[in-house]
Amino acid sequence: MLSMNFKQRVITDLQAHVALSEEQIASLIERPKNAKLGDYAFPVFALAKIEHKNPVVIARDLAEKLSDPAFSQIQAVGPYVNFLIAHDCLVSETLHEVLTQQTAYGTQHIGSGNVPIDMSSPNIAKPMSMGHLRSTMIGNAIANILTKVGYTPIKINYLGDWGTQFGKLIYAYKTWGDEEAVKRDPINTLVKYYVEFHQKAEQDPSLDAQGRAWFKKLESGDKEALYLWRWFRDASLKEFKRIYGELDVHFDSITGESDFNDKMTPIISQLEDKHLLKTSQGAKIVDLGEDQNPALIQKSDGASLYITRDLAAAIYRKQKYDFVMSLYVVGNEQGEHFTQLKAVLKLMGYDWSDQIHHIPFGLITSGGKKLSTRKGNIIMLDKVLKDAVSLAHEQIAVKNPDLENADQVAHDVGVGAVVFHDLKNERLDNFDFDLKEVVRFEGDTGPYVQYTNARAQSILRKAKKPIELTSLALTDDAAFSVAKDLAEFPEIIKKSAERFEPSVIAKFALNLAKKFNKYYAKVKILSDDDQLNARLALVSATSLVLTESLRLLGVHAPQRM
RNA sequence: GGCCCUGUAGCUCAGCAGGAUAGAGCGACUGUCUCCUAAACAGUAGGUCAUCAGUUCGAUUCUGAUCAGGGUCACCA
Repeated sequence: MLSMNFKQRVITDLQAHVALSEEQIASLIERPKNAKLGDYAFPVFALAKIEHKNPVVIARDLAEKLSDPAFSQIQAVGPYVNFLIAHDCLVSETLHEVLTQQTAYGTQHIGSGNVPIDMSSPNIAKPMSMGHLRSTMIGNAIANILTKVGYTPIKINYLGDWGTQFGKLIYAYKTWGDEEAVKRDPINTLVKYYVEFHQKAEQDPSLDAQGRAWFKKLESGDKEALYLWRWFRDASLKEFKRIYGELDVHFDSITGESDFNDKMTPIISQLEDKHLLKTSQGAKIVDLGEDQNPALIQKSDGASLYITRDLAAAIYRKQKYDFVMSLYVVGNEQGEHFTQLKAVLKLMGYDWSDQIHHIPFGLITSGGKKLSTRKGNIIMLDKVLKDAVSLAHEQIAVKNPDLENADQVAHDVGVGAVVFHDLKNERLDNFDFDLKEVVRFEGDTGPYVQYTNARAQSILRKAKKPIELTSLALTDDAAFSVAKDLAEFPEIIKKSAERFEPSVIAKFALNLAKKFNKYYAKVKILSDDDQLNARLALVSATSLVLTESLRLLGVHAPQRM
């Protein structure tokens, strides 16, 4: 019985002849860039150092000693020993594995325990932007990936529903707002007031004081302030839920900063008991040492701040979930907030502060400029999604006019394009928003992967026969390169889980799709010969892994498109 | 100025727990639908991997400086 893991076989083969530990060998083995050279390579430079011999000679001698039926060739090329996997062997084993495990393929155990993920967290009375999409979809993907490797993620939407901004908004509404307009289109109207407030505040700085005063009232339970705040909050939430529906993202917990309002006093007295608070310019701070800015805990007027509420929330989460990790999918520009949060928690004596991880992501700009709600410079997620879906509709009308449930498919493809675009690059990369780029359907895009899967599904429909799990061997290069990618899937999941990096999976899916499309173009799959079953197995396994990859990213995989 | 991110093809980005000729996509140019969905495939063109040092047998990958871009630095979140 051949092992599924060819790399492990290389290690075992080498161990018998080489004076290095298993770990050392494992870390030296690499994948040659040029697939013709081999599937695994062992560079012998490390041995050359120990044995003081010419690496080329060492490689040659070593290659002669090795033999293993799983490899069609073990050959020395310069200072490398190259292992070429027997094509039929890898293809049949991989297909067998994937088709046996089905969607469980790639599932593994890396860890376990609760992992709250702070994600999305839009601010009420403001429209969701492309930045919220990042937080939402990266968090959602990380949750899916962590589940696949054994953890229990808890998706928390921690609404920005508290803070001076609501004082400003209440003031703006009371001063020049119109009830009917707010009722008609709550978010857009409210955000308009908010933008106007900041415009006017530039002329008349006394407005800021008014805003702060109203927030102070809100925090001390003023009836009118609370009434307006609740109204704004409920209206916003309704709109957010609609968008989460479009994205098919669901939360385990929706809380807001306001829920921690009553925990502010305990936090501050706790800090006081531990003698961590200092008064500086009338405000209360925690001194974090010379090389760090102090954390501002309480404003001079006594009102709370972002970090105060986050401290309370962090402690609450530890108590409630007893987490093994606590993640915050929040923009990179808030990095300092999280270093402060962790530092304060540590000073408070909570050693679990090390379990808190900020998962930062890059900034989205527009025309090279930072987006700012205050300045009215925003890209509304809702509009981007609508544009994407209607473009998908146009594509369908051209490419596949007879498609059934075109509405559903247009939705899956349009939203899929936007989401995939957001996830395919490394989290930390900044990008300038370009609608044309975001809703592209060709090239390295989500729809390309979806299309590839739809093609595979189409073949399986036409084949009209069940796939047998015997005689799955294929030898041609195109099939082999598809199978090699399929075999890599578990490692890809592991890598993306360890790095909290969905883009690893997105890139994998693109590569697999590319290889499959090559195969598709080169090989007539549905010809009736003795390898038909094996080819269909390859198609089925590919579709399975593509669908699973997209699922992990939070993207739907339509059967036809 | 301090701290954090980033600098690879015209554009958007891969690669990088050091290794064999640096890869995609877009854009440009050329081909391929009587053949399983051409949202695809094949090909051409395009690079002193920001610069300079250091560590090493070997650096796009590690370290340090420099330059450039972005973020952030007390009453916003």
